[in-house]
Amino acid sequence: MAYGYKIGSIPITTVQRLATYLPALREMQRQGRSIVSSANLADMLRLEAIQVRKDFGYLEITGRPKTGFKIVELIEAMERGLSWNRVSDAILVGTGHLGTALLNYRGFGYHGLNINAAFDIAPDRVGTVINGVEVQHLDAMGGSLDAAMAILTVSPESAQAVAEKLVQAGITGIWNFTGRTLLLPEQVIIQDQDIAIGLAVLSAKLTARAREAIEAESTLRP
Amino acid sequence: MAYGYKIGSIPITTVQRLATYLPALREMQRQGRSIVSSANLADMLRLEAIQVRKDFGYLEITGRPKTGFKIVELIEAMERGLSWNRVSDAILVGTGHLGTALLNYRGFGYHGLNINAAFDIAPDRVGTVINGVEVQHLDAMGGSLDAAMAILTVSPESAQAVAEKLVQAGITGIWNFTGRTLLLPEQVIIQDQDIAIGLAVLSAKLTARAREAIEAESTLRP
DNA sequence: GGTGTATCGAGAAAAAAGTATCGATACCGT
DNA sequence: ACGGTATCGATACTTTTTTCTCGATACACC
Ligand SMILES: NC(=O)c1ccc[n+]([C@@H]2O[C@H](COP(=O)([O-])OP(=O)(O)OC[C@H]3O[C@@H](n4cnc5c(N)ncnc54)[C@H](O)[C@@H]3O)[C@@H](O)[C@H]2O)c1
Ligand SMILES: NC(=O)c1ccc[n+]([C@@H]2O[C@H](COP(=O)([O-])OP(=O)(O)OC[C@H]3O[C@@H](n4cnc5c(N)ncnc54)[C@H](O)[C@@H]3O)[C@@H](O)[C@H]2O)c1
Repeated sequence: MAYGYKIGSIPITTVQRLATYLPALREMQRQGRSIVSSANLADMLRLEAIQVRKDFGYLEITGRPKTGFKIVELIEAMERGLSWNRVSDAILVGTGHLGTALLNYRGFGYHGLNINAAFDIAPDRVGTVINGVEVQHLDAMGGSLDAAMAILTVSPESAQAVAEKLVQAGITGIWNFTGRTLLLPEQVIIQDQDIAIGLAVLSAKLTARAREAIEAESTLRP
Repeated sequence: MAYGYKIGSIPITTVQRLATYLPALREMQRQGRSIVSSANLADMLRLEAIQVRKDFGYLEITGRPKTGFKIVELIEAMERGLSWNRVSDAILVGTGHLGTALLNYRGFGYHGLNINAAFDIAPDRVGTVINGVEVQHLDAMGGSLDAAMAILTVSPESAQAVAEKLVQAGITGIWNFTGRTLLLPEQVIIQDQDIAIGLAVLSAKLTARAREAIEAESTLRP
């Protein structure tokens, strides 16, 4: 296998879906609900009930027939199972358009992520303060960062070089937004966040759908 | 099956990888290379050669034993197979931090995407010009948009309502960055671009790795 | 030209992911 | 209290995806 399918004993596909259940559950909780069934959640997330239950099967929880799952228990079990119950610190490198957007993103608090430092090399960036975080020069990045994770939003051309520097500084996980594939020692965990993939799937689906429509029409009027 | 695994006859997982092959191939071309083997590409993208070849098998191309694939043919075949060879127009709704970043993103030209209109409701946004696109009020969005695709970057609370409005205006594909699940008529194609998923996978992998390290150490010194 | 070898590509096998079935359980209304 | 029913969850099954095997092919070098 090229790269592991599982995290611990949980399939990655399940982890991905769990990440989408969580905000939905929190929202329900906010609305005063305390119990949810797999079918409820499935409807809300455009999934099948079976899949939701199967996913929950990987967590240490049990639902109750006829009622469903206690939302509180679900949330706790997820946070426990995936270790999201503590805040992790991260640094961000590349404070351009995207980097700035991420630094301003309020949602991270919800995901237990705290960006505690930002770096760039452009003279007009270094020294500015974005959402309470001062942008430092990349050369000032010492060997003892207060984070294990780095968010990489530099220009694609610098991606590999900067990533290597991050590894030297002790970073063990890189969230890579640059679209470039990083080649690093395999103990470093790389998560590619390539929006081109999403775009490709969407436009491929759109053209496929358009093609179907045309074919359907031409068989209708021969 | 809840939602199709395939686009036309090509598996979605393959489409996703094809999207990552393309920039790598273009980069090679720029560097003057004209031929590449599946093993070459695999190394460059942290994949297995077999997988690359299997993916190529879905396109109408043939490689040559002992040499590999002609890069030009590969690129053409991908663009043909996935209909990326024409520019598609899109509108963007929600010109906040993320929307602004996307409007400024130069990479879309490469992916055949052109954002030809932007909408918001905030008085201080409407009327401004971002990267050559004037921000219009959402109420000005008529029924005859010059685009089939919409990029949705409004605040999560407005996501569902705005999405419904988009559908009424004739949008058939929504690239949804809000993290909220949109419930829309099923003929509308929705592509969720939820960065929380990527973050969840990364942090789960990091904690799993950390746990492994601790266990390894404790077995070392009993 | 012959031999060695890197690479492709078809088909089979293995692994993973998703889906269906069905008995068990707990709630609801009578 | 009792029958009806919604829901869970274990197991079995199906589909999809990934990986392996191996013969065929074309280039390179002698
Ligand atoms: N803007 C988007 O919406 C978007 C979307 C998808 C992907 N991306 C990717 O995200 C990355 C950033 O995009 P962007 O639009 O913010 O670009 P940008 O040009 O606005 O920002 C890049 C930033 O990186 C900094 N930088 C460049 N080289 C550096 C180095 N060696 N060390 C430190 N900092 C360095 C620059 O000074 C700049 O501030 C790019 O790789 C891009 O492909 C952006
Ligand atoms: N900033 C990020 O890095 C980031 C990351 C991941 C996801 N997101 C998601 O992307 C979306 C936008 O994030 P952001 O940081 O740009 O937020 P933001 O608050 O900066 O921007 C939201 C924009 O949407 C506009 N808007 C709100 N309601 C609207 C409506 N009904 N019609 C039209 N426009 C409306 C607002 O005026 C504002 O300009 C959010 O859903 C957020 O969860 C953002």
